[in-house]
Amino acid sequence: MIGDARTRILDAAEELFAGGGYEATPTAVIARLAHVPKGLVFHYFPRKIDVLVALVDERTLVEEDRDVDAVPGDPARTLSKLARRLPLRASPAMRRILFREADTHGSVKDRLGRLNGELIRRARFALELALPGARGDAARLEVAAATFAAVLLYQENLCQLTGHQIDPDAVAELIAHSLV
Amino acid sequence: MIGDARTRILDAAEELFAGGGYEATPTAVIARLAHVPKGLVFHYFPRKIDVLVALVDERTLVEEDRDVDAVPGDPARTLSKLARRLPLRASPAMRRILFREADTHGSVKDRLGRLNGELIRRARFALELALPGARGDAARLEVAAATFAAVLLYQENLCQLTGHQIDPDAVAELIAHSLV
Amino acid sequence: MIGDARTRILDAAEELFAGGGYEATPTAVIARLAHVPKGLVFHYFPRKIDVLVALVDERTLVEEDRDVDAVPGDPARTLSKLARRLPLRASPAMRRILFREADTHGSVKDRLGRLNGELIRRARFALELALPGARGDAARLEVAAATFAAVLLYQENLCQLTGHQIDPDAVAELIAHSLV
Amino acid sequence: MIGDARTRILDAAEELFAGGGYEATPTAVIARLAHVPKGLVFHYFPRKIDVLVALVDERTLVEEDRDVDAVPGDPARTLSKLARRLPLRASPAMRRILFREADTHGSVKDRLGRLNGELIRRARFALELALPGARGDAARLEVAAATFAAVLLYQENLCQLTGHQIDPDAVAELIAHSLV
DNA sequence: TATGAATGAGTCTTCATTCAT
DNA sequence: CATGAATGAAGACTCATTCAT
Repeated sequence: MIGDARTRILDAAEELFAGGGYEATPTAVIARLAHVPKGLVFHYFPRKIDVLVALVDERTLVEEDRDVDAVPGDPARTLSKLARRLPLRASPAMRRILFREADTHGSVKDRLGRLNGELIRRARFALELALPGARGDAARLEVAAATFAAVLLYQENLCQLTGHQIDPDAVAELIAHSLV
Repeated sequence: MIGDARTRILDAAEELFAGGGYEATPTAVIARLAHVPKGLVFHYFPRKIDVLVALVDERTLVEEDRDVDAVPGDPARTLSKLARRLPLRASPAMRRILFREADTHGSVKDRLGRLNGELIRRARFALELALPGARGDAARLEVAAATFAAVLLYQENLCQLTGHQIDPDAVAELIAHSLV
Repeated sequence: MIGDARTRILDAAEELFAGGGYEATPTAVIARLAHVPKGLVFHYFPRKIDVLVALVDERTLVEEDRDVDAVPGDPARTLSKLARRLPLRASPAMRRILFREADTHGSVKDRLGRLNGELIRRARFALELALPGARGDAARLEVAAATFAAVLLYQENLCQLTGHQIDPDAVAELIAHSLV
Repeated sequence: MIGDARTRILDAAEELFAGGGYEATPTAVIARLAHVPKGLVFHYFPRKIDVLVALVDERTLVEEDRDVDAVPGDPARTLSKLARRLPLRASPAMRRILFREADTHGSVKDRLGRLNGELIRRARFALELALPGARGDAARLEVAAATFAAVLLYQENLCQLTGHQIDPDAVAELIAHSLV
């Protein structure tokens, strides 16, 4: 029993939502795993959905203000670094929840949308820095950024469903090659 | 009231599963929308999950045997054609269900995995045809194919969640450019 | 176990609502007394309040179309007859419910309002018949009718709360005396 | 925030009980409206019902000792004065509570019974004063008093439910007329 | 094949009340 | 006195599934 009751409830919910999904997880099971009485869950989270919302609010963070770490002249390595350092502060369980429950509540979908937007923004900015002389071809950079973001999200989500892996470094290489 | 009872049940379920999701759709509501008595649903589909399985079995088809339509010497147009003609025979509602309920039952996930595999296979094959002299770089082709497949699936699924569109033609162009 | 399940549920609810009140009666207790499983109550009455509404709809009737039975020249006996034959078809239990749960749902309040209106209408009409020569003093008749109706409702309701009885015959006499 | 905590709790309860009823008012809501922590409610009133009892005890007073203000020779005006000055010291909200919650607790019912008794007593006494030569007909006076009391209580309670108003002055006139 | 009443386990949620601080 | 976290029994309501007809 680590942490206070509220934290333990969120810990339990994170584990259970990631495992069986939000709908399939009764509040009673959350309470049991958290070692708190059932009523206490509703003391902190009046509705079951509030647990999910709190998880997303408090345990995922899309980093939107940080600078991008580009390697001038080397777009491939620049993208690779991006892939290795997603602007998403969240445990693997929370990442799972973020994708799995995007339909469950608007706040989850919002967070996912922001992650996607931030991914694209960073990829584009990183490419601009890496290719300072990429004169004018903004549209092409945009497509490259969106493609890379799509691949990264695919890795995070669909990949688990389809069973196919993609190596982001290889994709980075590919995209870089297309921009020279 | 179109079709026999079984068909109407599947029609109703397709609409409801796509709209509110499998878990959130009671069998009673399926029966009501299908204009059949509740008991009849269980006559045709002993378990609720059987409705979903039947939908996926009967109303989605991953075309795995067809030839690929490549444009020799023009990988961009080749991929574009692929994007325009996904090897998935399914209504928009069924596509939605396929992605949304991938966690619900193994058969859905399987179907999705096969779609992904087929997408990659086709993209790679199409690229091989389009670039007959692809200088041995099979790995690169593989990455290009996987990337394109990821973008297409992203279009089908995540795109709705994140609100960002990608133009497959532009991605085709980008990938083609990286292969020359 | 008399009657079908739906009837038994209403029988049980009538008894329990009259005894302990609507709020204090759990649906589970209704089911137990009716010898039906809990779920069946909700099969027939999706919400608990629907049980009350059905009771009022089906088991109370304010007779609004019947003729009034007046004794010409004898307003006292005319009112007495009215008191003996309230235009309300309802068991004693339903009468209790009607007054007790007037705040619980609009349909109960409506029914009560109609009873009151019908009582006044009848009393006035009966007095008009009993006193054919009551020249012009319509206002006085109206007050007499309303007063008598108030006493009758008081008998039905407040009387149980306050513990004081009023003899309607004596009130009839009093009112009659005031009209000559 | 007016008054001390206990007073604020009672203020809040008065408002809420009159509005939604005792059963439908959680103690937590009382506490919130009173701007006191939930525990404090139970510090002052160990059981929820004690709040209602305290309200009735402290905020309703049936004046049982006062003299009656009769107009000799004019029973109509005597009753009118009575109607204008009910022997009940209580806010409109408390009056509502008194009738609405008469079933909830014995002390409320008692208070209501005493109000009714006092009303009858006063009406009878006032009529005796107004009609000093009332020719022995004590029974008739009693009926007149009870009728008037019934109308007054009807005004206070049922009237809100049925939507019909009665003018007490007109009833006073009617009753007076029946006594001469 | 068709029907809808019947079943009961399970779910979310409420809330009076307690109690350590 | 004051506080709000803690408790758990109980309530309304859901729903997949069964089954007699």
